[in-house]
Amino acid sequence: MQNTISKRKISTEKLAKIAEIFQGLAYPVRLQVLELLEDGKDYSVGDILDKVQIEASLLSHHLAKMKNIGIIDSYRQGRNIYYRLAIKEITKVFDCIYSCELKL
Amino acid sequence: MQNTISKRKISTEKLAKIAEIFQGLAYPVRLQVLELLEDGKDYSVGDILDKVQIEASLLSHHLAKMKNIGIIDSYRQGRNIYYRLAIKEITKVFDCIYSCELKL
DNA sequence: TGAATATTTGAACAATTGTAAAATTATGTG
DNA sequence: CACATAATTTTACAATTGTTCAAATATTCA
Repeated sequence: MQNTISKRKISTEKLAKIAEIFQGLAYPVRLQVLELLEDGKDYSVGDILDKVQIEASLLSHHLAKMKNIGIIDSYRQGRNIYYRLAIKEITKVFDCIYSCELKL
Repeated sequence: MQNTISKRKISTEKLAKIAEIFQGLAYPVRLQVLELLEDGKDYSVGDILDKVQIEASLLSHHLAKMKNIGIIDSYRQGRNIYYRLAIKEITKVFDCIYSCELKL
């Protein structure tokens, strides 16, 4: 196991998928949503709106994008639609960013 | 130190900065460039071009964007311009993504 | 000086994202 | 059950960002 030079050679498809995930996370409001969802609970759009300062319509677009990418997931219950994390591992990325955030 | 509920409450500015970094990483070709640069060495645009399959001009735009964000850094030597990592910690994010990539 | 090499810049077109208003789905009430 | 209200999404257009291609800049070498 060599240390200094770690040529990973990630496949083209993986790189595309990873880039897509990053794209999916690349907005402050989406990070806020993930901060909320990472406790594993489900939150309605209204719940989320209480935490973030943006218009309902724009939030809906952001949620739809994250859902398409596969980061989150949703279901309807009554007149509410609930969202939850679809990729649990995503919080690891977040942990990582958080642990080195002071240097950013 | 509570475990199940980890409300980090990252500041708005940090969230913006993190989102910007993610945005800076959200392209397959940029990830390829980072894969190359993470050994800590400096690479000329020509060196990078040998590794990635895109047009010089487009690569230049991508490099400029990453440089503006502060992810990479450059200097000229003769007719070449060399790029290198500006945020060493960025490879941690990459490590993290890599370690959980199988599940993505 | 001028040809060749390395890289960036700028402008035009394409794609993506944001905004605001209208549409959809579900519930509750007289 | 028709209607008002609430929750969320959809649509259409404006604004921003990415891509391509041609031209420009900087450096070296003959």
